[in-house]
Amino acid sequence: MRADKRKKLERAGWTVGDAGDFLGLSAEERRFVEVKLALADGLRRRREDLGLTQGEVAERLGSSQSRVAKMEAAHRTVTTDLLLKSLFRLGAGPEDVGRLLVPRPRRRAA
Amino acid sequence: MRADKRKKLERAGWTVGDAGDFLGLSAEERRFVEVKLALADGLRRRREDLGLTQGEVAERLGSSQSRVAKMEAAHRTVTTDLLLKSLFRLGAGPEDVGRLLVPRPRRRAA
DNA sequence: TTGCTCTATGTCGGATCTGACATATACTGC
DNA sequence: GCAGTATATGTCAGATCCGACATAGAGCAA
Repeated sequence: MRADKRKKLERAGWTVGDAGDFLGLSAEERRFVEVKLALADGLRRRREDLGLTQGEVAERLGSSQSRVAKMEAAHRTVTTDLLLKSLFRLGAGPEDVGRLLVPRPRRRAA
Repeated sequence: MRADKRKKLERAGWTVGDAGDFLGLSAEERRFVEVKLALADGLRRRREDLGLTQGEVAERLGSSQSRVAKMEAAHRTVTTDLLLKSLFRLGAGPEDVGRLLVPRPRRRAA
């Protein structure tokens, strides 16, 4: 697995010693984790595009800055339910979420 | 809203008196509920395509028949986390989930 | 350095979810 | 009618999550 992705997993609170340990996750667990990471990234990008701080987003969501930080980090105490609700509350639509899960095929990669 | 959809919501444990009450749900809550319904439908279709009973699926998921019934009904005690994990464990991929959320545009609707 | 802003991490009470079980309902074929 | 099978509903103890708060760290300007 790529190093940046493993780093993200570790930051998310997953215990991932090295690439080998990552194989301890079953295929479906990996897929699920990737979905969470994708939603978390989407949330962060959306916040940044809106030019908001985590605190401001927390206010909009009726939550706290610390929770928003954990959402963006795809921390293990954060569910996809929370990520989806948050994305929607920040104005995302189902298509946006779909794009996060299934990145559009590149139009002739460089 | 369509009657069959409202019926689904009621079966899912949501208190929905009539179409007017449904408007009590905010736009983002509606979007979230629709995501859940879509995932639940996807799970049921996948099970049926596999020719399995709820009990058999429960065994594969390490759960119980009653929980699977609630998953397929998008009951309020069922999270998208559970639905996603279940879909993945039944062999779905991210693209399958994406399709559930964002139905491909019809190729010339009849 | 100090001060300020933003983000990250740890913890906790109360709320919610999960699997399990019992039970109910629905639909067969007898 | 009665079995047998499949699905639905209600409840519960234990597990997990959520928002909140405190606090730590990173980055920047003066």
